[in-house]
Amino acid sequence: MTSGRVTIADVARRAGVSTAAVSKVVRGAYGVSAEMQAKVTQAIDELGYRPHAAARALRGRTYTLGVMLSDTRNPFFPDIIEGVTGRLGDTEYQVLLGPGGIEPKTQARMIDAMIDRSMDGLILISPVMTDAELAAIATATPVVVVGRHGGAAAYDAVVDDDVMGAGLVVDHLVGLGHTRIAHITHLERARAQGLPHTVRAEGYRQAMRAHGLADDVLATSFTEEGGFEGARELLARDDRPTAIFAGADIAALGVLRAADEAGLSVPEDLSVAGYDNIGIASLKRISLTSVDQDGHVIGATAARLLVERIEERTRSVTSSVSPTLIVRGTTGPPRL
Amino acid sequence: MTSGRVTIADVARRAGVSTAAVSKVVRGAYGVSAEMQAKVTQAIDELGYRPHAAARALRGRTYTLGVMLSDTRNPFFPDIIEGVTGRLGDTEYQVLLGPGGIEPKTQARMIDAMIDRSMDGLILISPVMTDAELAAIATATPVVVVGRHGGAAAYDAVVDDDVMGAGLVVDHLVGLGHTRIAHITHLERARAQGLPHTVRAEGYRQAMRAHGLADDVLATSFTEEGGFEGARELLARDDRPTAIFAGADIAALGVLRAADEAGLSVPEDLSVAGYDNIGIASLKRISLTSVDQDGHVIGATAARLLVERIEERTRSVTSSVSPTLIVRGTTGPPRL
DNA sequence: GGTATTGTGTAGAACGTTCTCCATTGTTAG
DNA sequence: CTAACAATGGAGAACGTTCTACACAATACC
Repeated sequence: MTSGRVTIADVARRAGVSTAAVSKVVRGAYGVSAEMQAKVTQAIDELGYRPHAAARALRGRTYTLGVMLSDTRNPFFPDIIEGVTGRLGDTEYQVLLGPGGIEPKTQARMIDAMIDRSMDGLILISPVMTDAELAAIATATPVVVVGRHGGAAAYDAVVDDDVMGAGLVVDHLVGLGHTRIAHITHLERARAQGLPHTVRAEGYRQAMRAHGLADDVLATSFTEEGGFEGARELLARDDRPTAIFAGADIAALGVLRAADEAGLSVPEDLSVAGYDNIGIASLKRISLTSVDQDGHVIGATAARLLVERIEERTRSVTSSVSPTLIVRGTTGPPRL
Repeated sequence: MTSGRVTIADVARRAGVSTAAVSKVVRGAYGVSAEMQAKVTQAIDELGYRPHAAARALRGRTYTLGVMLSDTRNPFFPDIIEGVTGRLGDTEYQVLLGPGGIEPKTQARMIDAMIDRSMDGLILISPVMTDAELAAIATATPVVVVGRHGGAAAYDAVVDDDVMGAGLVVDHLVGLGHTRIAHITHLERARAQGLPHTVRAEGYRQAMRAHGLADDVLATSFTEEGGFEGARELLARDDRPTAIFAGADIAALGVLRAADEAGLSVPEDLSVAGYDNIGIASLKRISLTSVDQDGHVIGATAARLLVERIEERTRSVTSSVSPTLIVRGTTGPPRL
């Protein structure tokens, strides 16, 4: 019950001091003697006092950071969360997640809700909205955006270096002797730019060019079905590719199914690589070569930037996290 | 900026009424004329007023519900969230998720944090703590517990009927002609009881007994490796089972790998079934027969119970959600 | 025509903090 | 010895709501 809650006044009474003094001790503010510190701390422990966040919010901080999730099914979202909470574990901050859904409207509603609850700062994961809207939010509260390339005027950003990730895959495949390497990407109906799949496709093109090879991009969708359809089309060609690089693991799984059905053995007849290194990629039965984003580092970095910005920093920062290639059983030299 | 925030006083000034009147309109309280309603609503729209949740919290509701997640990697947790938010989509309530981690200590800290932020009610997903602790929390704030069988004195509960789910699998396998059906469960070092895997194992035993068959339970762990090891042991026996029912899909994937390595074809030589119906179970390349919990319904039910309890109800309710069997390619008649 | 009753609006005290002064010490400098 | 100053503690006004109590008017009842 709220009525039974221990308040700062209870502590003050117990310790025989003013509420202002207790507040100072709680906040670690300047102007507290060692004796006062001891008295108050003891009273707090005895009563089991915990500051009431809502009351705090009316004047100062809430020590609450919000993470807006665009898609709870995103396979590496748990890693990001772990990175964030891990980084914040020994601080006073608490993390709350807001399921924003995939629609711009619901995401905006969630962000408003978080601001209304006076969170001290926001981490937005792959938010779908215009840069202008983002900037407007960022002027109202400290913001770190994760997973959007490009414009970071009023806010900080953490991105995976998708160009590099795509390059790692191409380099790996070329190193194995492949020359006909196709890429399956996601078809987006306009809207936001700087989205990961676009950047991955661009990275793929750049890397192919660097090796003097012709690129071959097919846009379907980042679903198992999308990977399947894309692969079926690619494998039906006369000079079918010897390797397919899917821009997402889930699509790569579809590619594997298409290979199965076409009677092609992996990796002898066809090498397959994905992106994201989702959990099941490591299952021995799948063993998919993939690019790992290290959500841990991404989350931890986002948390660090946000706290920095809340507490001091004013100019904005963009941090790029380098992915790593995890080579597994689905890639190998092409059969000659 | 907080300083730039539109407050109830701004609205009152604009509409030429008192703040109390505006408050009534906002809350939809009794005692407001149509004219007042219109004036205030217009002022709210013009100014873009949104109530400040923290200020509200000091007196009344925050219209915030907290969902404590024990494990963000839990495969059907996104479904539960969707169920919860879907149910609450057209109400005033907002849902925030609290990553509690798997340790009792971190979970307790998260729950405290949610209470400190004066959430109106809490949904706890598979909380790891004693019934006494749970009861203590439930007296402080309305609580709905998801995924724990048994004791529901001070709080409401939503559970999957795991006994029924296990029965569905056994019935299905027996119907196909299997008689030697083994079950792989999770080995827990004491602690909480009424956990899903225990109940599933019990449901399996009951069902086998009902069919007059001997049960055969092996406890490893609910991991890919656990499923693999368990299956290897089971398949090495003289009278090896013709079907293995793993208590979780992730373990079933390990069983499939063991079958591969033993050169057994599925389902001809070995039928495999899992539980949870995780996303990849439906991939054609896996096509795992599994029990689906319908996280949607579980989440929606939890949300409904919580709101009911916040707004009126006092006696506690336990709701059991019936699972369904999804038959796919990994189960079939045993080879004679 | 007086008394209930109902409907509508407002005043103002909470709610639990933070934080800006201000008061009181004790210490140091001259 | 006094003025200046640092260190410490406290008073009390915010912060933006809700909600109880009350005022007033209009209507209904006898």
